[in-house]
Amino acid sequence: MNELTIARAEILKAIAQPTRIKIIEFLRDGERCVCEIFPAIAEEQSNTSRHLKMMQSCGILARRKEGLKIFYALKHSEVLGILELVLSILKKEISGRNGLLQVV
Amino acid sequence: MNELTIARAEILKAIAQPTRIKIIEFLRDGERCVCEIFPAIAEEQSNTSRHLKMMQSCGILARRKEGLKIFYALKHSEVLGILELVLSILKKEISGRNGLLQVV
DNA sequence: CCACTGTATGATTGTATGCTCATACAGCAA
DNA sequence: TTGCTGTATGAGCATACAATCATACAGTGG
Repeated sequence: MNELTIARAEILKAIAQPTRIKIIEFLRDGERCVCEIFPAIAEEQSNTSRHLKMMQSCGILARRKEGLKIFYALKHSEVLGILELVLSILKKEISGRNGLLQVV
Repeated sequence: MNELTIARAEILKAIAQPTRIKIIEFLRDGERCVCEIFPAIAEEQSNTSRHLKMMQSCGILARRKEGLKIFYALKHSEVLGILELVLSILKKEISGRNGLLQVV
């Protein structure tokens, strides 16, 4: 199996999960502390921590320490671009299905 | 949990898998028959069939029947755009790590 | 030192995923 | 009809994932 293909799947998998998408959306406006992130997305601290670690080790999040607090931020704006493209697929799909519904 | 967030994760999950990425790449130039796809990506017929079905029910592949043969095609060019963005993340990550290596 | 806050991690559980093998099914041809 | 080709699917298995709870760890302040 092609290494590059596996690496691409890894990056995409790191985005393809609801909790992680919520994190990414919350980080859209810039760096945030863990203690801000998990209440904002309404997930447990431990669960949030694991997702953050996962995305950081995949290279899509940056991590910065400041005393007790840990700040995470998006490293690549492409991640937001990917979510945009997904949204536009969804929009087309939904309108396509509406079309079908009208026919039926 | 937000419905839209789950839907976005679903679409991304449908792409975030090596075998499915190979299929998508193979369909880049247009519609192909199953009997062309599975030898091209070097996977079993049954496995390929499942992945094709999965992507079709997610709405990212179109399916057309012609006699015995079934043809699949990409429905949204955004899918290729997503793969492009992932590639550019990977390129930046790899060069970043090379940079680190040079420092160390 | 101790207590406290913020973050990470071990253990566990239930569920989902990807693959393989065998088999079923659909459509054509003899 | 029978046989053949192309595709889909059921069963089983091994592995991966996400979530939770409890606990550990790091850093600060008293």
